[in-house]
Amino acid sequence: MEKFPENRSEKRRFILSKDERLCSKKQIEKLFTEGDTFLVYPLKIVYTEIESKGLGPAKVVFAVSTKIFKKAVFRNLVKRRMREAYRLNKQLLQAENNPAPLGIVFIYIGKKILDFHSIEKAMKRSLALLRKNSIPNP
RNA sequence: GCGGCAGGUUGCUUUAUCGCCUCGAUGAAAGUCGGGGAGGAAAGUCCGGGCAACGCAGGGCACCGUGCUUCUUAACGAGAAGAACUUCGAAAGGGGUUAUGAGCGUAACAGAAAACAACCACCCCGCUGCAGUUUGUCUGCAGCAGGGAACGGGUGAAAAGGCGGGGUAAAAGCCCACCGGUGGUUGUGGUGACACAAUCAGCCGUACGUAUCACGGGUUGCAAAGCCAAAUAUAUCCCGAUUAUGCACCUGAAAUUGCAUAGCGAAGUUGCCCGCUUCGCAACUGGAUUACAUCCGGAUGUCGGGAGGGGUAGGCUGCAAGGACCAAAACAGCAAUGUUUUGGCAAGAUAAAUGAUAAAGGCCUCUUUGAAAAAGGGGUACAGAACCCGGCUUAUAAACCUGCCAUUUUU
RNA sequence: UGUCCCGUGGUGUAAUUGGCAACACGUCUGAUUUUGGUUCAGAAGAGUCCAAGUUCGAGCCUUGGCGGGACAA
Repeated sequence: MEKFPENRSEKRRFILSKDERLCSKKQIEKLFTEGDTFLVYPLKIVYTEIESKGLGPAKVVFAVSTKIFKKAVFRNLVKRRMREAYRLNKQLLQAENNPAPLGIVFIYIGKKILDFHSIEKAMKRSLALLRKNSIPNP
């Protein structure tokens, strides 16, 4: 039942404030035109390096298409689950000698609403892949 | 008890761990502490307002919307209480329609005909032919011409008031009785739509559209609108100023003023416009030349404002707590609602917060069992603020309250 | 968020003020051809996005849903 026994002392570890989210329309457009993509079902990830003075290792966007979920309630639910999954696992992305921050877009592609645990599993896998890809890339 | 009808209300709770947005206090900062954080529909965007920008003397036409009555309301196409007709239901009740009717248009197919009229059949008068014989101004049949009437004619969604009698050559509201419907007048009741009664009239169709009448509507919407920052290129058009050249006038030291010019046509370039390129013509000007012609060369702008085009996609105000606000009680009213008193008011994001995970409980339902208890399974909806209000419409697991109708049992 | 438009065979379009849902391409079958294409002949394939209403009768008129699209500092 004790999910985070060793991290309890470091409180800042699970914070995800507005500074770590990508809000500029310009930067998002740049990300979609220049970024690399890969797929970890049910997520599609688009990422690239960005210029930022932020604190965290990356700036993130969570996206769910209107074409997949018509109702706003279900879109919000999926986005909240994705955000929680990133918030609890973003330390996986924190490499030692990797100062250049990333801009990442997580796009939900699945046709059904999955529960939190399967989304978290996909998130962990995609974060590991992101770390592997970003280190050799200059 | 069971089934139904109408109206209204609520629409899961608690704990643990990790978080998100915002306001206040404190602090140099990191942070810490405290307060607050979705709905009855936040939805659809179908109506009506507030608010903002632009426009606007006033009026009319056009266009759009609404259309029984009275009332409510800031306003409405909304609501309340009613009226007439119609329809569904056994009932309680539910749904629909209703401004005007003078004129004009349409009513497929079928049918004689879709409302003017004509046709078939019917009846009358006249003429011609044939037949009959009680030999007559006769009867019957056929044809031609003229008239009568709209009673009959398999249809159709709809057929010219219904039924009976009189009447006639044959018929017909042509006339009469009863009934239905329309319109006028009078009386009674009602604020009114209208209802009831009496009397008179003429014999009377339907649906939709057009038309007419009354009332309302300026247009666009918070991505409105204003400010700051950042960024870009003024193609083209219009207006004003200025400049260059020439001429005229004035001055003769310099300045000033007025007029003209700063184009036109053809072809090509993506169908068109602009622009661009090429060619031709006209005109200004410098030089060569005695002069015309000719030859060589140059210029056909600049600035400001508007339209338009281009760039930016960041922040602040609008915008977050007092207004057509909500709740309760009293009074007025059948009711919608109004008045007074008392109490209460803090969601404010902007790639868009209001949560995620785990557990426990509540409620409903199914199975096991004779029943209860217990155990196990399933369900716990619709749905997420985006400038703000009033309605309407649509979606909604389950529960509760009030009134009424029908039925069964008991007293 | 606001404003506006559209929905007809597989695809693209018609349907005159309400009256038998039409055309082209495509598909299928047959003929021609050694075979395929071309060409010719024939056939199938919709009930007009859904549900109510008005009407004797709705693709068309009215209302409410559903789906798709466009525009805007």
